[in-house]
Amino acid sequence: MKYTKATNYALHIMAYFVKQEGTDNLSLQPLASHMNISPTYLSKILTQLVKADLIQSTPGANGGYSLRKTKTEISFYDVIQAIEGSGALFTCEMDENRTCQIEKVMQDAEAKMVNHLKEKRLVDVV
Amino acid sequence: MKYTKATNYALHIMAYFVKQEGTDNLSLQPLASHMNISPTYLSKILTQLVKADLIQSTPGANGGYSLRKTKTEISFYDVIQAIEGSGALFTCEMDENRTCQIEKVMQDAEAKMVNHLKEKRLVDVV
DNA sequence: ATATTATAGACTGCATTTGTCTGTAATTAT
DNA sequence: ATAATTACAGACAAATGCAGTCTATAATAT
Ligand code: SF4
Ligand code: SF4
Repeated sequence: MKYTKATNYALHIMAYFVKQEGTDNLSLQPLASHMNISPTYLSKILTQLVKADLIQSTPGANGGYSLRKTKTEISFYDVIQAIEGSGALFTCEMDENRTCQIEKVMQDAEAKMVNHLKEKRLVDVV
Repeated sequence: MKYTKATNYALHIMAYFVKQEGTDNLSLQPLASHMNISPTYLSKILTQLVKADLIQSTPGANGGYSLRKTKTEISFYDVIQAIEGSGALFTCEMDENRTCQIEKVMQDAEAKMVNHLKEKRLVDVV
């Protein structure tokens, strides 16, 4: 079990947006060379961030991407969830037995990690 | 990012050992039918638990597996680490910049989850 | 209209996970 | 000693998910 590389990229991308807040739209090509990844792959990550409402996109000349929320609102968890989804890390079939203690311990543990990630904002690290 | 099925199996297997503590060796075939997985696959999981010193194995007639530690010593994390290994969930190359804040937030978050898993023991849920 | 931007989706290659199969080593029972 | 019983090791294959590319389409500005 590991976080995906896409999550790593997304955190760095969003940190960069936070750092550049207030400037013009950032378009794909410059972003890609700054991050050292291919434009098409970066595009897919950015689109996920758009769908999660963390950034907004505008097509056409002088278009690009920019922050949607104010920078102090964006937590680590917002970014991670946009890429990894929101399913629990540990799930078990056979949901008959809803008094399951194993699942509860695992999900309580995950919740502690998630709470920390919700508290920390990108603006704390730029 | 998800916990593997092997981890799920391992937790249930170890919980079963804790429940049966003090009885004779449990051998592969009965364990496999109790858990509803194939003996050969189960064998690989059990071998990992042996290598992590959570259970011990004895070959030959009347052999099998049994707990190595006393049941109150075994934490969730012991079992998970035996299967998933001990690497960090989030790592980043370019280790030049050792004042990295992103990595720190991620690893602090993981530590909170790990601490919870170290506190909770299997004996708490049987 | 044309150039510029993002978006969608098919597609490939790769790594990991899940699982099977076969043979070998160690121990006990006869 | 021999045979039966058990775990262990490693090769193998199938399935899944991740990483990345490519091409075509849609939307906007000039
Ligand atoms: S006890 Fe919980 S984790 Fe185990 S099989 Fe039942 S629901 Fe799943
Ligand atoms: S800032 Fe941290 S996470 Fe980002 S590239 Fe540097 S070391 Fe890696």
